[in-house]
Amino acid sequence: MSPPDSTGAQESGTPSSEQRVPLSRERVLTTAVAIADEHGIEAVSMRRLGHELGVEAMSLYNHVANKDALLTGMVDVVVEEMPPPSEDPDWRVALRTTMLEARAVLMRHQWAPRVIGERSELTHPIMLRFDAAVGTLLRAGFTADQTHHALHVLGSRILGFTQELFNDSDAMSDDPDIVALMIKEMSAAYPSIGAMIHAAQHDGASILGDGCDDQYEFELALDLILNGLERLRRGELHVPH
Amino acid sequence: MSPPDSTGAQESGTPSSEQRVPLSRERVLTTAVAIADEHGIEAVSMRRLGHELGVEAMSLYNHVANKDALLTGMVDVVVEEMPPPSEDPDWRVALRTTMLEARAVLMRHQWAPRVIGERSELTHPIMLRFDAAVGTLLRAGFTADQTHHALHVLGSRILGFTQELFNDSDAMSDDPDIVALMIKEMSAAYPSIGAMIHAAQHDGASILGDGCDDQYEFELALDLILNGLERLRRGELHVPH
DNA sequence: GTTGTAAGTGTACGATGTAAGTGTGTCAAG
DNA sequence: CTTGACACACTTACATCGTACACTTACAAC
Repeated sequence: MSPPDSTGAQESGTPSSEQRVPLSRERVLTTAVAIADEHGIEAVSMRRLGHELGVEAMSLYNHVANKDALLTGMVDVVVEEMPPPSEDPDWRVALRTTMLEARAVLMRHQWAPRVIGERSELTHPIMLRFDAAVGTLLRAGFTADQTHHALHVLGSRILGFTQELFNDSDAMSDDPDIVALMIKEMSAAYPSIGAMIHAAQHDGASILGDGCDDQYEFELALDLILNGLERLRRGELHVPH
Repeated sequence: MSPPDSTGAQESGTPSSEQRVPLSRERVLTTAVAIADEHGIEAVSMRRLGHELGVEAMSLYNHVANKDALLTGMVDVVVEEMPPPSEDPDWRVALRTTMLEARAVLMRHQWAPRVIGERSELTHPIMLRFDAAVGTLLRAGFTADQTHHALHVLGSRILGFTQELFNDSDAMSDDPDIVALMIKEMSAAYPSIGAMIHAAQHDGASILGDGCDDQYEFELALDLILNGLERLRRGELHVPH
């Protein structure tokens, strides 16, 4: 994969008189991904990326057209990290595992969903995954129209993520007193949400903070949607109005 | 709502010797929204916003903490444009109309979904809409747990939008020859997607470009999900594995 | 050798967000 | 009326960003 690299990396800063490891589009992209993974996407600037590679910022432009291309390239690196789409004969199982495996990859690159969402460039690696999903659906007996609808329903889940409105669980406290206070304040401002939390606590389930299992929620939502699609395929879907 | 304003607006540039209209947080936010509506969110810079208000950039900081606060303020302006949540006795109808009305507002502010998605700050106006949805679900007989799950399934739809991966229909051409060529190229690279498009054309339905009715897709996906939630409520939801 | 090309460097520019300090108008207390 | 305070607009200045452009260097082909 990587070039000869006789000396082993000489990454950040250390100029060393050894012959330098030549730059390459791949090396540029993967280090950019590494920076984003470790320090967040906003830490990825051309200067910093250059520095990390022991090179001036402008040198990067020999391998990447501009910052925008860098970002889409980074997304492609992530997408290509995902295992190839499942070919399970059961279409629901196939889609389910494909999306969960995609999600697992995105967990290692938390910046990726946001970057994908902001720009929605349909690069080749992304299109390949859509194509695989379409193939699975058609083979399962969905009509072309139904398949198209299914894509819209699944949306970004096909790439393994969803618009996460509640993220990072708002720095939930460990102290039960503080939690109780927060719930009290919450209930005052938002009575229904308060009622929900209160009832959930009675049932032993927690909804806030680490009590909210994102993985489980993702899977449940996915299954609910896949079941709905199955009914769509069978022509059983009835909608109000 | 607005201050005395004896003279009528004297917005962009024209200094005029008249007494100036005083700035206010509200005026700052609404003009920022106007700029974003007309020229895109990236056109909203502090300098430009100031210019549009006949004021220096730094003056804005008397009414807005920083650019970040400006953006969340803009989102709040948009969210508060949405009609109050429906109170229809049928929970599905209530949620459906609420979300469609929210969506209608977002259509006028196409930048808003992206801004909301990028930052996910749960401001008061946003929380109010979540609270209303929770209330609707609890009143409909959902358990606290189910309600919580429902929130995750609905996701950003509660605010009227979804992660749109295919946007702006990739500048679809009118020329049928060009369309045919594009389909051919598409089919070569992505056989399943090609098959889908081909089959859909036979059925008279178009999938590409303006043939793809985003409004219809949004509604269909919404109904599919609402139906799935109804089955969840009834305990009828069976998932594979 | 010469020469052409690909790749890294250096400098510079315009745009951005915003820190810090300087007026200046309005208004209440004396 | 004077005076002080305060809110608010202005001015200047800086760091950081992406990147245009001109240059040097390294090396392969002839």
